[in-house]
Amino acid sequence: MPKVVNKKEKRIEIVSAAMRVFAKKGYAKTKMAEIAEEAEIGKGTIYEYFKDKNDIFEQGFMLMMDSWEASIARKVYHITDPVEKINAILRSFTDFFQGDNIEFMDVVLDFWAEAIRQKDQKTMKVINLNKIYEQFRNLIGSTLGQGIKEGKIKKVNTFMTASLLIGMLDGLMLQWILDKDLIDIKEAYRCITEEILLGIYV
Amino acid sequence: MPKVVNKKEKRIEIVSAAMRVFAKKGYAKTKMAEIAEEAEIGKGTIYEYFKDKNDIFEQGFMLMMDSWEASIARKVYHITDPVEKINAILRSFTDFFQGDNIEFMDVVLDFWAEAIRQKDQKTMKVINLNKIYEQFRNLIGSTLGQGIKEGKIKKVNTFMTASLLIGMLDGLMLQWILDKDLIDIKEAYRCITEEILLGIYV
Amino acid sequence: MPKVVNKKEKRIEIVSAAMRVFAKKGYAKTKMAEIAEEAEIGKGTIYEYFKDKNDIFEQGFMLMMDSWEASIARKVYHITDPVEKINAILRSFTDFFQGDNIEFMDVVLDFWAEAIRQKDQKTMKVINLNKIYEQFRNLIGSTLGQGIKEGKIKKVNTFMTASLLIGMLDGLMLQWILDKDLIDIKEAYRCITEEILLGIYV
Amino acid sequence: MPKVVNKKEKRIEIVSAAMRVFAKKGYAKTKMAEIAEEAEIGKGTIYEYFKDKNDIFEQGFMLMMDSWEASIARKVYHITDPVEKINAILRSFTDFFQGDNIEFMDVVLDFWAEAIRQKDQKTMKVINLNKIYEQFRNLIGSTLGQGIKEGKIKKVNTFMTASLLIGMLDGLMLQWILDKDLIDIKEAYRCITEEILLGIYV
DNA sequence: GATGAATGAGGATTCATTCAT
DNA sequence: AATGAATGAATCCTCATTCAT
Repeated sequence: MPKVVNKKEKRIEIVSAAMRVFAKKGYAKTKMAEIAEEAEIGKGTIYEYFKDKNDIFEQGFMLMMDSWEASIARKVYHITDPVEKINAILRSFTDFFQGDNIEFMDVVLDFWAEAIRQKDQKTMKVINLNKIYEQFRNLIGSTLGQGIKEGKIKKVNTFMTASLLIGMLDGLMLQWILDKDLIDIKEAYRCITEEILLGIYV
Repeated sequence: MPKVVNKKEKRIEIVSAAMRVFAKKGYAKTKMAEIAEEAEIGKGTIYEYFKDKNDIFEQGFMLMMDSWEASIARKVYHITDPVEKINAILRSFTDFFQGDNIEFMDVVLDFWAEAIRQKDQKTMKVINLNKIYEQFRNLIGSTLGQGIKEGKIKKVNTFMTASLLIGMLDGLMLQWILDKDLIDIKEAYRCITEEILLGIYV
Repeated sequence: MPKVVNKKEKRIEIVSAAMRVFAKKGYAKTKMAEIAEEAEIGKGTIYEYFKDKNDIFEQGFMLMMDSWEASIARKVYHITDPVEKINAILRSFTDFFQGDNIEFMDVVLDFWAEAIRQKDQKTMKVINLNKIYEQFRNLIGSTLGQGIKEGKIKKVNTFMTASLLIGMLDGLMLQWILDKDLIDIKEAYRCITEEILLGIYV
Repeated sequence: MPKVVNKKEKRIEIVSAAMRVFAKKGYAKTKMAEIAEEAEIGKGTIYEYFKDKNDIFEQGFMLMMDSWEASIARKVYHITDPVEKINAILRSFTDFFQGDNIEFMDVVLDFWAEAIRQKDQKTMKVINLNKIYEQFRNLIGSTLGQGIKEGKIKKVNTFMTASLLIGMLDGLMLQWILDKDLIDIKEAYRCITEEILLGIYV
């Protein structure tokens, strides 16, 4: 009987290796041979687990996003106070791109660039950034709405404020990727919650 | 007697054509032949004006950035009141990606993705995102600092606040690119200046 | 202005080169690089004239078949006597695979094998052997019918006899391809017309 | 105590499975994995019984040819009357490609195409079409010769007539493979023996 | 200056074959 | 004996770039 392998685990190993190379070289410039080398397997083996190069990319994206969303949901779903919940969400974001995912963050831009390009394509795309943003906007937006109802937050445009908060974190991440020493993520969190957000609190 | 051509003008025409294709297909998937077709010239002609494909990309980037920076500088250099100046800067940003540059914005992500990948490379790079961010951070940061000195702005971390403001605009742009109907840029400007920023005003 | 080439002529040159290699190696084992070398052009140049390897194959098939059919039609359409017409058709066949097409005949088997494989495929195929056989069967069959009407030929099954005559030539070709010295095509023609066919003459 | 396997039987099972796939896809486009699947065994198991892909092909060819020749020899060796013997040979041919071998006939072309390609190669080839044709030519040729001697057949060129008869059957088979409903093999046999061959009979 | 025909380096992908289990 | 996971040689095709006209 042939070697028994945990297909799912090996798939994840390959995706991880691929993401590391994508981060260094960018998706387009990454060669299958490099992914294979990084994963310490043969070129051909990749095709036992993935249809093609793009398949690795998409599965990597999904893996990261699922992990992200799950991580945030896990941390905030039980919080009832809106202000605290907003803070927890922001904290989850900032925590996320510091933790085990540091090496993945460099690839995010590639995902984004690719996702943006696919935004108008008819075919149901695995990478659907808009849907992801929608979820985050809804989470933050409804929390803001609740805060307004409870009189803890000013009557702001909840949709736009949610968009701006998400944008702020995305944009911050961008600068952080460029120079990880320049941007202090912890201080950023403090600055947002203790300075910027005061504007919307009653 | 050779045909008289305005080299500079034609160069810009080609860059513009290239940016249009980059926006649709992404840099890596754009073929020189497609740029030539879009510019209504022969493939070979491109090489009379540019060293290679990357050269077009870089010149496009610089063109866009120069235009952006100039546009912002032009609009704000004479403003003395810090709060007004901040508003004007923000206004310049939001104006910019609505104007004639709409078709270029889609390609910004490519620039970013590429720039981020080149961030650690030794070779002097034309595309130096960090330098660009630094300029904007300095402009906003020093304005904030002046506001603090004048007692119009709370004693916030000026560097981080500047970074966060820039990030907010970048991130907003990202969402706007994905769905231009969903994000109302004018409302975003209002929301930032009249709601969010109240948090930092005295 | 760039080099002016006769696209059509060059296409035929490449097809010819390809057929020569196909004849030697077989379609499947022929590498694009070998075709390029035989045609004394670069690999990439082939793709300026053909979509892919199969495209060369199909165009070669059509070219040969068109030339074949035209050559036969040209030689027999004006003949009114049925017996003479049958002879002329047979003669055209035997002449054909001796003339300039000698080098192509080795490829015919590949065409056939491929055509047979595609016989059940839904997609309208360029290579449609049945249609080709039908034309030859009709030509010979109707001539036989005319001969019967004129009392010059026995009341044979015209369709089957036509099929058998065509088959005889195909099968002869097969043996001739295997050993060109063993099979004397001229003698074969004589043997068919002066010995075998006497069976069907009144 | 290892599993007892009838090596020979399993070999034939695999060859049969392979032939079925060859018939559908052609030799070159048939994957070992497909043969394994058709034979309901593992890919690796094939290599317990065959050296490589080509080995299966050759063994399939030999199997078919041996069966063919044996079948013909068995049916005709005892017949003494030359005309009857010719008829019996023809009958054996037409019977053969209707019987259990229907599914194998589609692959014959591949054998032929491959055999033709190997015709000039120095290496002793298992697939030697010329030798096979020679046997059939000799069988039919000598029978014709005997018929001439016995005054039952005209003084035809026996070698060529044999070649033409074999060719007729080959060519007929080709058309039959393309459209099995169009060509009625029984009628073909009748047409050859009762109409065409009259030409050579005294 | 302008062009597009020609090129070939480069890279994704396939698949026969091996071999550890 | 049987297997299928792993492999990498082999090959098609792409496309940036060159250069003769």
